Amino acid sequence: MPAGDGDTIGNAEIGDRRETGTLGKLMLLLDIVTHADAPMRFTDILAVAGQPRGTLHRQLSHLSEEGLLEVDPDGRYAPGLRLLELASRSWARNEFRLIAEPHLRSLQQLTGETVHLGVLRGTSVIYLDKVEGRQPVRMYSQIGNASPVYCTGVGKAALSILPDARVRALLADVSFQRFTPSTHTAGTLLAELAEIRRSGNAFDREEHEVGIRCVAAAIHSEDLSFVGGISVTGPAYRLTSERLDDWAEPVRQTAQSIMSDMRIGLGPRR
Amino acid sequence: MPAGDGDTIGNAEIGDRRETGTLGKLMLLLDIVTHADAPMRFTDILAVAGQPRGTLHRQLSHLSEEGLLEVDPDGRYAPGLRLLELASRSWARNEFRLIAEPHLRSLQQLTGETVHLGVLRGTSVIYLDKVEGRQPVRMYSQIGNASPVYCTGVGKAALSILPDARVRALLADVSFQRFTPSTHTAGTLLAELAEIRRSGNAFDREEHEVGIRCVAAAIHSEDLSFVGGISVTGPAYRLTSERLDDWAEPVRQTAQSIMSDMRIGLGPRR
DNA sequence: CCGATAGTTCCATTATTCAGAACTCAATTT
DNA sequence: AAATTGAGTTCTGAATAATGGAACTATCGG
Repeated sequence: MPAGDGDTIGNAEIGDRRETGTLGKLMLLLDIVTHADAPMRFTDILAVAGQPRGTLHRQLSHLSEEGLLEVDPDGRYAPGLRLLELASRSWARNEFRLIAEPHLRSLQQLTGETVHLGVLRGTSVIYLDKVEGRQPVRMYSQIGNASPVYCTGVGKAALSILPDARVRALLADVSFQRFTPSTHTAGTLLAELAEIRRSGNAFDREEHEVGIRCVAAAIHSEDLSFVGGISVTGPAYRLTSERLDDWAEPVRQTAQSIMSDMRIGLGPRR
Repeated sequence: MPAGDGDTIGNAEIGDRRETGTLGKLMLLLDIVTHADAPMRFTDILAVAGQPRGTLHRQLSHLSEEGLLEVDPDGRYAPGLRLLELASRSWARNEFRLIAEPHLRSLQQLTGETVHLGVLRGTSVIYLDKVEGRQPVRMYSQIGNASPVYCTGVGKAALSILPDARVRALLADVSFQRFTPSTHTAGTLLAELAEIRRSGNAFDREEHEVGIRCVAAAIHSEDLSFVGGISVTGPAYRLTSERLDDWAEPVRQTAQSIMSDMRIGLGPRR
């Protein structure tokens, strides 16, 4: 039995054969290796990749030569540093992040809790930035992380601004996993989205992780090419219901400010 | 004139034609787009990529479809979120980082300054981790950043443990850029490496950035498949010469501890 | 020393990619 | 409004690189 949970790999990735030729096959390999929780040996990859040995060997060689994978002396494959390098540049220059950053900071100042910026991608939320309080910061701890839409404040806020048809289409591809007793199912989620639309705030009351709550609001471009949100997150004992309610307004306000900056920064074409 | 400084792109990347077929060409495009300081239009990329239009169009489509690039409504290409996602997973599971982390923390505690973990890749140092002090200072993602070998503590420490022939070969590919009055040139660097080898510590006295100093020590696996270092970095007014000397020993010690953990964690094959 | 497991190289076949041109669409110019 | 330019997209036979099967070479355990 190979290392890594080979079948948790690509909830959405696997199955839909993309039209990306050679690249698609290589990306699948990258996904396999980055999802594994330990470096994989050639044979381990062979077992899940569904490619002939010769082919796989060449593909892995190319990926390694480009630094996307790293081969240790025992011939085990791990994700390569080139990925970090590319991501670091892409993060540092991300327009949305740059625009949102000062606003996230002031929201952090106001609340004293951790503030997140996330964006909807496919059926996941990807965190683009994070501003923490005083504690020593674990940098990538959250940034770049893909989390489920249906049980995160940012995810639900993002869904709330999509037209109903698109929400349904999107949720069809999601397998609802029960993380805590309060985690949503397909049915309860749709009901809550209506509520979020009205109030302008999404809450996560220990739906993803026990003991963690948050209040969020959506951020989106007019044409919905960008759909995401921001949230204030913290431990349940500090984020009481009253607290969450108190912060609902400032979170909405901050989201508004970011959106208006986005229109200035990105709106006027060129 | 296209956006971005198209010729600063790949000091080391451009020129050496790698044997990675299709992948190599696609990676070149990724490099172009991630290095640009603003999203690039099709034509901008066309100008620097040296590919026929039809070809380039398909390549960019594939990259976008895979989420490695993102196309905004105006048809401009920016690095995609998929990169963050891949990097985040790869970072979270990186063996060296995981092993080093607790040691970096205690070194940070001891010194109160920022501690870095970096690794040598080609002619650059890539930062793998960073532990900061209490300041609400930006966690400004140093992580994943590629910095020159010849003017960073970690870089010089790393070079110091390589055999002289390899150092020379490596430096041949480096174009020494003068960042500050103290930045090394090819000649002075080799001399310093000898000194570093003896003492076990590398220093950066405002060679990369005015006002920033650091003391570093090398970390490497026995077979040199991993070559990097750690450093304590801070503002010159706090990191006086005496301070740097005081911390030289603990930095060496920490490097030692990490190396011995690496042997336990990675040494016994399988 | 043998058999087995793991990884690598080879090469005819086949599928992708290539390069150039033709085409569409929108914004400018005349 | 018609013509022109610029930007991006689609199409096609020809060129190239990827494929898959098999043969080859370690390396390991007994």
